[in-house]
Amino acid sequence: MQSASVSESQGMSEFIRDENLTPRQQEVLESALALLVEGGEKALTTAKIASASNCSKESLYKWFGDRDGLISAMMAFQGSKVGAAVGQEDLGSASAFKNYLVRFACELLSVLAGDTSLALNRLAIGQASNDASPLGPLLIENGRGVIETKAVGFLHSAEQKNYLTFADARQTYHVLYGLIVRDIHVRLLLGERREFVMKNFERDAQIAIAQFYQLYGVEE
Amino acid sequence: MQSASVSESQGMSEFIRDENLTPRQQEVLESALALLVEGGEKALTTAKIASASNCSKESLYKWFGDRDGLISAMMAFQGSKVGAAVGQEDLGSASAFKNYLVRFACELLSVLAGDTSLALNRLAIGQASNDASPLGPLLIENGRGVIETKAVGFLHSAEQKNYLTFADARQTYHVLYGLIVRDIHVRLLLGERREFVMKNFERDAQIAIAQFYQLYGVEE
DNA sequence: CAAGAACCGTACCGTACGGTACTTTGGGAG
DNA sequence: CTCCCAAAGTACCGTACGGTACGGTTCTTG
Repeated sequence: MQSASVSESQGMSEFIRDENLTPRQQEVLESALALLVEGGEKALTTAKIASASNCSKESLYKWFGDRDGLISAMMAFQGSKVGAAVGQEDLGSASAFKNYLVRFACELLSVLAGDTSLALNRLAIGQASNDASPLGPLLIENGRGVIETKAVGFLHSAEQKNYLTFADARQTYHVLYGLIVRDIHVRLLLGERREFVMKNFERDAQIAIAQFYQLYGVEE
Repeated sequence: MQSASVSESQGMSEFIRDENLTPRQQEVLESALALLVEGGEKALTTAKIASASNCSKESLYKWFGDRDGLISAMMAFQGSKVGAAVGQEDLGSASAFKNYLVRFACELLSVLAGDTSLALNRLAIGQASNDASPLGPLLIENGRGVIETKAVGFLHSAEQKNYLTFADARQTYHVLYGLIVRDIHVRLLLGERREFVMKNFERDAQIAIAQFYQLYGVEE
């Protein structure tokens, strides 16, 4: 479903439909991601990618069309791994669900603070001024979208089980997101040290969920 | 104070101390900013800057050292204008203060969503992988820092006047920031359309402040 | 084994950019 | 008027990158 909406929504290049990636191509994308994490966009040259993955530039262009196509493929490839990262929700009881929310918060922070996530976000943001670039929407769809869809789902379920009370699940999720993430994401993107921004982030997650319940929890 | 801490903290290049900018140099920085807003980092070449501001490349290098020095000067220059942007607080009464908070929220969103702010943040984030780049810290100091300092100040005052109740003003400000900004900033940075992300942002600001009072307001 | 495809490694090409040098212009001081 | 200096404009240099072409090597297929 999600891959279909991606490939149809933005008229993605003719290369790399869905998951038709040979293992060799996945290797290349993996080492390209490592290269990006290591040295940023400046280090992501076709020559370096080819050299790092022991592959010829000609193959790169044959498989991915051009540099932008390769970057798009990197994003889609990384995005395909995100889905499984967020654990299964637990709606068994009110307290179990609250515990799950804390775990969700930690998981969300871990994902956002991950090296690969930060590198890809930096890349997409750096290109966002060019409004012909599909990277921003692609990242929103593959990263944010997957998590948001899932979260809206379990918020809705929790509301029906009377663990929470609110009108609009999507809007409520945005508040939850704000309470958890605050300005942490942007500061990490700007290069602030992880230890400095996120000291004791499990405690912060607990506080955020407590405040979330103060806003949307059912009385007593 | 803030300019002193900037020039001393990061060993900024020997050029452009404080505000020793001739009107001509300010013109150049202004048109460079316009160029950046228009076409992103890719459009910010020394040749284009020189051409757009009718100045020679040689003068650029004489005044700013190199391209990075010029970009740093752009950030400092823009940052020097931010201080006046946030209006004067009103602690006259509890309701007046609450109204001021709503105005503050709108102001904050307007600043973050401004073209120049977005362009500079994109530029700094794009370079943040290079951990020798001073742009991230510079932006944090000049933009975020100024607003945060001011906000922490008036939150502290409000707590002493018993309009609000909390333990740590800085921590409380971060919650306020999260409630107001949520993921709006990052989505704008990624290139999402302003009208799509921020439809009816005055109403959103009011909701955010209401929720903030639900968390930190004094009873009755 | 033979034929062909896929692919690696390298060399190559055009372009665009950062940075420098040089010539010309204009305005201010003596 | 003359000298001087700052700055504009232009030409130039080296480099690095995106993209292409080609010879050699491995792997598959009949």
